[in-house]
Amino acid sequence: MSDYSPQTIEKKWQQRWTERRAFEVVEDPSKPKFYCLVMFAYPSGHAHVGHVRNYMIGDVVARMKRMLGYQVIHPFGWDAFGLPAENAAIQNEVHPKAWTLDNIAHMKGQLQRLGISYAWEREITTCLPEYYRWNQWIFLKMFERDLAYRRRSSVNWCLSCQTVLANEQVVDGRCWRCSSEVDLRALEQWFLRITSYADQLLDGIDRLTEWPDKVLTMQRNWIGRSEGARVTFSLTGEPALPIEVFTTRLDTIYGGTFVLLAPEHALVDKIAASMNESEAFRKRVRRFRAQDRTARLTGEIEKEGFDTGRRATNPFTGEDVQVWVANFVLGEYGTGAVMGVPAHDQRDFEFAKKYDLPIRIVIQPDDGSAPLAADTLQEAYVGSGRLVASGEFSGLPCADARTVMTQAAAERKIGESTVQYRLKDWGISRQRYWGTPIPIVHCETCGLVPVPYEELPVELPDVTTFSGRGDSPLAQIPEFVNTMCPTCGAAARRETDTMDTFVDSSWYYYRYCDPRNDALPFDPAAARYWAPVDFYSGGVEHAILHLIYSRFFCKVLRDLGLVEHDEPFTRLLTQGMVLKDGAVMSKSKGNVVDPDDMVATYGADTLRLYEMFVAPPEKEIEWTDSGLEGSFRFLNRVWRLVEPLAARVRGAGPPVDDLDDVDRAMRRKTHETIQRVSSDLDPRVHLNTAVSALMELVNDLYVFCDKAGCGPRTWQAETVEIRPETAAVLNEAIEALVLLLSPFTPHLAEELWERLGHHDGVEAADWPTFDPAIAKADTLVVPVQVNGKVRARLTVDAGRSDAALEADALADPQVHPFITGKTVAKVIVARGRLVNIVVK
RNA sequence: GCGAAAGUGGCGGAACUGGCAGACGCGCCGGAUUUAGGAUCCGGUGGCCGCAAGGCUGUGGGGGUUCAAAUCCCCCCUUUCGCACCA
Repeated sequence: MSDYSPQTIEKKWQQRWTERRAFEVVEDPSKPKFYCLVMFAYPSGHAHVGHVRNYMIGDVVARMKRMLGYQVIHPFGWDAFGLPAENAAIQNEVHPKAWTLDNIAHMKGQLQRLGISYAWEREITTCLPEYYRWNQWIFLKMFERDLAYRRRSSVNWCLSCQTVLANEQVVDGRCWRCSSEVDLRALEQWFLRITSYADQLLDGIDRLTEWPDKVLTMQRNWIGRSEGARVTFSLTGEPALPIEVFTTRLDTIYGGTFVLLAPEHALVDKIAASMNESEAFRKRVRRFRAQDRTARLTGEIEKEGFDTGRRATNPFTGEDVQVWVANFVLGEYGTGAVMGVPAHDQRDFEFAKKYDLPIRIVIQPDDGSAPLAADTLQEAYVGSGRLVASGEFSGLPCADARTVMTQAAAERKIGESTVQYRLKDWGISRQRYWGTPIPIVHCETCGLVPVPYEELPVELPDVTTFSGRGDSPLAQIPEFVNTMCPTCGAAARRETDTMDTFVDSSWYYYRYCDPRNDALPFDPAAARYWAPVDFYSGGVEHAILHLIYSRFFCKVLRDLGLVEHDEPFTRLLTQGMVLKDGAVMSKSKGNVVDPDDMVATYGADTLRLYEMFVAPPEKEIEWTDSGLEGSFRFLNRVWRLVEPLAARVRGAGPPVDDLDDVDRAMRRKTHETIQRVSSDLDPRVHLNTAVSALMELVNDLYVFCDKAGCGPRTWQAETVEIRPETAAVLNEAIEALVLLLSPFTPHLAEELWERLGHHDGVEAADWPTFDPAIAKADTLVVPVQVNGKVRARLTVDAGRSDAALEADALADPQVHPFITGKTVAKVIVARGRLVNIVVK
């Protein structure tokens, strides 16, 4: 008997898989397809055991689906543009491209040593012109449809990364990648009009039934749709300008006793300009504008305001109300101005109390509670009821009033119904080098001119020195910047910003379907076969970054006629992180575990099994060396059992029907295990319980072999003769074990499968099937309870009737003391599983 | 503050539509084998009482529904995550 030597067999099978092109696939309309995808990797240098957990989860799913007869596409690639490469270039004087490609080579080796079954021939790398060319192509299509546009606006600026960030990339006022502070800057920038898909993105959420609720909630919150109305107040005096406000409570407008402007509101400057002595006023405005942005956004600052001295007419009451500037009104939401209804909005109530502004009740609750009075009001009444003191609308219920009053506003041309979103257009300009050049030329006469499609890609020039500071590095390269206008031929300048790398990742899963296409991003026919992605696994940190951008791109590509579905990812699994010493693994914390070290010591199969077994995939896991050793022990146990037996039982043929009790019990366990593992893996992905079922099977096989005299613990087991009936049972059990184990530990499974006499590769084998009749136990142990407490156990035939069970239970000697002298009130027999005797 | 998820042995975790709580693994204890250690194999392992048979108790805390609750309902505590002046 040989020892289990993962180093030898893993190398052997990885080589065979490559030679056989075992995981490469083409479209095959005769078979059902399955698209299994894991989020592609940023090539940071080294993958750690936390990163690869996700790849191993995907691999279990892909390998199982393959064995179930699906045409499985399971690709991998590299999210290869981005700042770390550029920062590394600045620090180490390596070119970002060299740095990135070296990292990719290293990490690819790491993944290959883990035996992940990727279709490597479909590998994509986003920093290569053959990929980012299609970013440019899609961008131009969007530009044509006015989905990509340029505008000057206030944008998030990361002080450390020295570039603009999209709203989604700012977390609690800080940069999502480097956690440094983010400022607001007014810059001219490129945006993608994701807001024109806001409703589709929101409505689509209801159809994403196989996504975690948590992610859907986050997306709903992020889109932040609210229905309401815009109404126009008008400033009295000179200049007589309109003030548009957005409200979701038009029904309360008769209680609108003041108007609040955000410090950033354009009117604030105009009012200042119309003043004689404006300096004190401007100073107060500047103070508000300078207040910490995060604190303003999160409401952590004190609500303050000041009177502009101007008045505006409430279009419904005709009354003139005060106009104030308030620091809690957000310039970037709605119209940047709100009506103050202190009786029915808590913020306005506090503001009115502080500055002694009038409070007028216009809604009275209709739930029978006491009527509200302005002078005794302790807090705003935000509930529903009926309108009072609201002119012709008095008496209407709130909800009806909103409809009627919106109509009235529209007729009188003082307002209209609108839907407001929290979602903003996606700012994609980045003032950095290592990204996709935006394919636009600035011409003095023609304006913004798209680079013609036939001139794509606009390649990144080869920059050799990186300062890392200042404006876009591309702007420093005259050969790149200076060009001719494609329309008029005059001298013109190229756009020097590059695209956000989230553009690259918004559609890469389609490129895998047809990765070498040089006429289109991908052939629509290929996408029709493979897409949408059936199973997508990755970190929850992308809940409202990559996952919302991708949904947006999917809809755009659908409208461009490239795909036919509405949602890109049918099922989403958000995998838990791997912690060490209670913290997420990271280079800076110095707590990373390198998979290569684990592979060298225990083998890839042990690492894979451990990470799949220790917790459900969605949960985070705490790395423990002893747990890893447990998995190694189990695989050795499998080896010691199967390896010496393989040659002796192979080809034994199917077990006969007429088995003795011991053989039949073993066979039952085999079929039950197939059933359990199959249902644990699909559709649920309960990988940990699937593994535990396999451990039970192995435990039972040890006992079984011991009885048969051929087990690992038997002295001179090799010379003991195995009965043919038993050999057949063993062969069936061992083959099932190897097949069921193969998605988890493919190398070990391949080796044993070969030793069992199969030469086509375990990945090409059929997933084992079970016979429910065999899997079913023929005797059951039925607990008997008296008043809910277990007092005895009955061993009975599986088919025993409920009536017979009741009689057995009442006659049982162990039950007897608990029922004698008492009245049996009721006996419940729960579907042959349990008997409960109720006594008084 | 609002919302969601979770809370089960020393630890990671099982338990399908309410029906034997603690599968499986780690750790620990005991035994076999061994010169010894390691490895391996076998057995035990929620707590309390008991030599034992057995009994009592037990899924964050408290109440409730039910013949029966880790599971359903109400209140509270803790943790994690998300949202957070969005008018």
